[in-house]
Amino acid sequence: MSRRQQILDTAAELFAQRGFHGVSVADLGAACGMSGPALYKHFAGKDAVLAEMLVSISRWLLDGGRAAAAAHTDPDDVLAALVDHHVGFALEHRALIVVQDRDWSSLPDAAREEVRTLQLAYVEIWAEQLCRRGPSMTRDRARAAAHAAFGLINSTPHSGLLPDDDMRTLLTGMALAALGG
Amino acid sequence: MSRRQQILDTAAELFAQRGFHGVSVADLGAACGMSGPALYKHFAGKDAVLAEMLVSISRWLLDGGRAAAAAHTDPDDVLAALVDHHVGFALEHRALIVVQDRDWSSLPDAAREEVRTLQLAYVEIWAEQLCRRGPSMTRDRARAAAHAAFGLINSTPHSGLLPDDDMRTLLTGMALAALGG
DNA sequence: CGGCTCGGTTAACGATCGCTAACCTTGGCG
DNA sequence: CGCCAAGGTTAGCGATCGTTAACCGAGCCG
Repeated sequence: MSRRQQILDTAAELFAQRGFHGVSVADLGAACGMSGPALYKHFAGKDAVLAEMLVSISRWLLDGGRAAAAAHTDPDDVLAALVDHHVGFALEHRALIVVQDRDWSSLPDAAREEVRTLQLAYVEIWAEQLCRRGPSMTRDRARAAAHAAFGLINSTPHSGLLPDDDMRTLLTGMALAALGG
Repeated sequence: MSRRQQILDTAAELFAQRGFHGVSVADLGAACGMSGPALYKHFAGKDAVLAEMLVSISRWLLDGGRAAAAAHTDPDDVLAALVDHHVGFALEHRALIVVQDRDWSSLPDAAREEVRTLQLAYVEIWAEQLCRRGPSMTRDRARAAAHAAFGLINSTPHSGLLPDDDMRTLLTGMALAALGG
């Protein structure tokens, strides 16, 4: 594993535990086995670590969403694939999920705008499928429902009680039920 | 409105936007119309503001949960009342909801322990009702399901698109469906 | 009136932060 | 060998933070 990746992984864990502002560069360096300013050999600054982290996961989420939408035609099938993809991500990257909606506001302006755009596009994929299932669903209601489903699925990190497999089936079932499948 | 309460309300809003560590005492004072250290005439410190905020909302949530459990006998009815109570709280105190699961870790030790205890008791109320509905639900699964429902309901602040009434019916319906009512 | 409390001010202290500078060591290579 | 780039180190700078200290005006009350 490259040093860059080690820093990103460690930072995700620390940021998830104590928040972006609650982790110093010295903390982060120490957790990586080096001390303090060595981090600047790999990143332009503390902000840049957060930015790379959040932009890349937003891109990954959106790409998976697009793939799910392209792989099926029936909106129910697309939604099932979307839930699957999102649940898998949340289980595999619990720390990133926490950081994403906690420290979003600490991003530098450019990165924050990029993340915002990516997330909006991702929400639109969900909302479109929800609207395709029937005319009773307005676009805003669909967007709000998508956010609610994200909240449900993203609750994973807050309850580490179940083995991953059980958690996956529980969350998938609850999310699909909530979305009225 | 007392000065204390004004500080608490303003702090909830600011903490929700920028995080506990992202708001300085000077910021908080300025937002209240005074400047900086005047805050110490009302609170022992910045920590104490966060502590009072989170302890009081945890207590309020738990009290409402207990009332809901005492008001009905059928577990489905209790769950409906719990969802109602939680949705109402989330809609009325969006900022507090954000702060609670973002800045929980910034609490001083004593307050963090108290909040943890209160929240655990609250989760148990939900979990017990879920278990009472059938033997197929293990206790850990019930706890995880409760957390997932919280995540769903607490997504409110992230999507301010719908009027409160529409949001309330949407979230209530989704939460009950997710819980398998 | 005299004094006390309450709620505010500004100044300043010590700690910590992100970041830069200067230096050192190691490995690959012409 | 000589050199350079990569990836570390420590020292230290400037800014900002939470907090305290010292002071002050308004209002209440004996």
